Amino acid sequence: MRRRSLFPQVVIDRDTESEESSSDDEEEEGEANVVLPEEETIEESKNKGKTSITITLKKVCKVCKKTGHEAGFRGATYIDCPMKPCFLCKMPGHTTVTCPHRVATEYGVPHKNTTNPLEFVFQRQLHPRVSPIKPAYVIPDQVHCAVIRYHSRRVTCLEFHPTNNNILLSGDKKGQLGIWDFGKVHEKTVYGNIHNCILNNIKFNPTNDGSIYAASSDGTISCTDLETGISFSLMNLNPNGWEGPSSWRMLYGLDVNSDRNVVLVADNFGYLYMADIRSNNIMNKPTLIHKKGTKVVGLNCNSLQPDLLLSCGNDHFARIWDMRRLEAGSSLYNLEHKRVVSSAYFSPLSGSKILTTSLDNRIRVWDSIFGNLDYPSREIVHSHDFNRYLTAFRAEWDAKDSSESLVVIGRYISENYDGAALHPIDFINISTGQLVAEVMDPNITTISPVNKLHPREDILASGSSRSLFIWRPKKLDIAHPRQEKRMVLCGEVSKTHSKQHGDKSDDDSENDIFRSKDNGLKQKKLASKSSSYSSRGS
DNA sequence: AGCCTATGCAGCC
DNA sequence: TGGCTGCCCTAGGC
Repeated sequence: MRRRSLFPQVVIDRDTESEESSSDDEEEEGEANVVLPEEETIEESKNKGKTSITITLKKVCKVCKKTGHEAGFRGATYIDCPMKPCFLCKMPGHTTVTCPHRVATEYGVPHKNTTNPLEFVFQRQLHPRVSPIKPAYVIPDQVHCAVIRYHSRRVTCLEFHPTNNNILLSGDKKGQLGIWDFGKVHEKTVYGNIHNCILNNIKFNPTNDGSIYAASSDGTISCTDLETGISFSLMNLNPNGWEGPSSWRMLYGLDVNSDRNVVLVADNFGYLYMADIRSNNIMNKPTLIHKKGTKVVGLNCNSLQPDLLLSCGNDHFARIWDMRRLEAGSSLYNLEHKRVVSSAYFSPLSGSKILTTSLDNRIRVWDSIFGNLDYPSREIVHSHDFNRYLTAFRAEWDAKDSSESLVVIGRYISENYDGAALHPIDFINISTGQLVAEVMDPNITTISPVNKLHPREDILASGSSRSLFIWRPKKLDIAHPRQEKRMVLCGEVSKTHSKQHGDKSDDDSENDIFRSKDNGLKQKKLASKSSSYSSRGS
């Protein structure tokens, strides 16, 4: 606070008499550690034996510490540091504002409301002569209901119930499991005693849709009965407890192979583990499937060819395996990426395509039929690289799309939407590279890295910070006009186990519910035009 | 209100 | 390899 208020003028009292300095002086010296570029003015005067120095600081770019420019928000538009490579495509020579991969927004193309799918095209097709075809995708573009601050930490994963269309499961950084019946908006449960740190992935038991498996950074796989919340550990990789970070195992990737009745998980040291669903026994020895010592963040079984397994991780590879011959180094293909691969999924219907998300800000499609797996058949530049404090973004297929071309992923960088800096959720046609729709709500000012499309209905579930949102197509919502009752505000959830039915806070108005500490801060950062906010989406 | 800082992060030097 | 640093991040605490 003090530094901000003094900026750009700092007055330093320096003790010239002795080497020893009082605690006050030390504090002031701390202030003087601010970078002092060329143009500071120093003025000294004797005052009670101390030398007083007045320094005028020239503003410095917070990114490169150089003068002459400043990175940061101008209103709701972020201006990059020109000394760095493009924040979006990572190439030198330009910034995000002039990046050819950026969706044109405030620079010419008018923004309409989100009623119709927006028509902005990423200029990034590998085959630019192929004219983009816009299928009649149905985009869930309007918030239908939400649970605000449902989780006590950020949401890490989402999973729809395989048979009950209204049930959404969610996991968070603290290890808690949420069960939300968004059909009866107020029916929500949180189990807090299953895991004690990050719940990385959830999968339903294929033989019993009343129970789920979850992989956690506490090193266990849990099997939980959804009705009772009673769970047992299928696997515990840290039976001796904490013995330091070099030995603590965390489980990330998780999938279930229903043909083989196997649960597969992978850890932060590159190993794959398997457990038999029927006997609950751990099978075989762990197999090194990625570079030793690196995190395996994703596992995915091919739904059509049960012998195929896909993995991805921090060694910058996605790898394809034959389940019949699983041993270190025996992968069928190694899909190379420039940075960490946060997700890799087989296409849901044919299983012949692979969709990967890498921290190099590219979504890649690998086609085993119309291409080879040596190179991706398409690379789409998209902003999803992040720094910290966020769940990793994962591009996911729309299982309802028979053409296997529609994909959803949250966007990291914000866009200036009528003066508000919002982070949309993008729908991308991966066969053309076209941005089919960018979905946002002016009340959601935080990033939405976790997104899941409903396997059977035109519904999108998104997790943003601690909150969950259900999106439906606007035209369908006419039959179900948005009501205040659809928004549920959750306070803190108890640490152990809490069931919440029909909270009293439900009667809050919509605006009150959305208004949070975080929201207030963010809006202040926005441009003054926030009054046009409320006109959007109405 | 404004800081600070956590960061079972990742990257880089 | 280890230690430092970090561009649009978040929540919580002082």
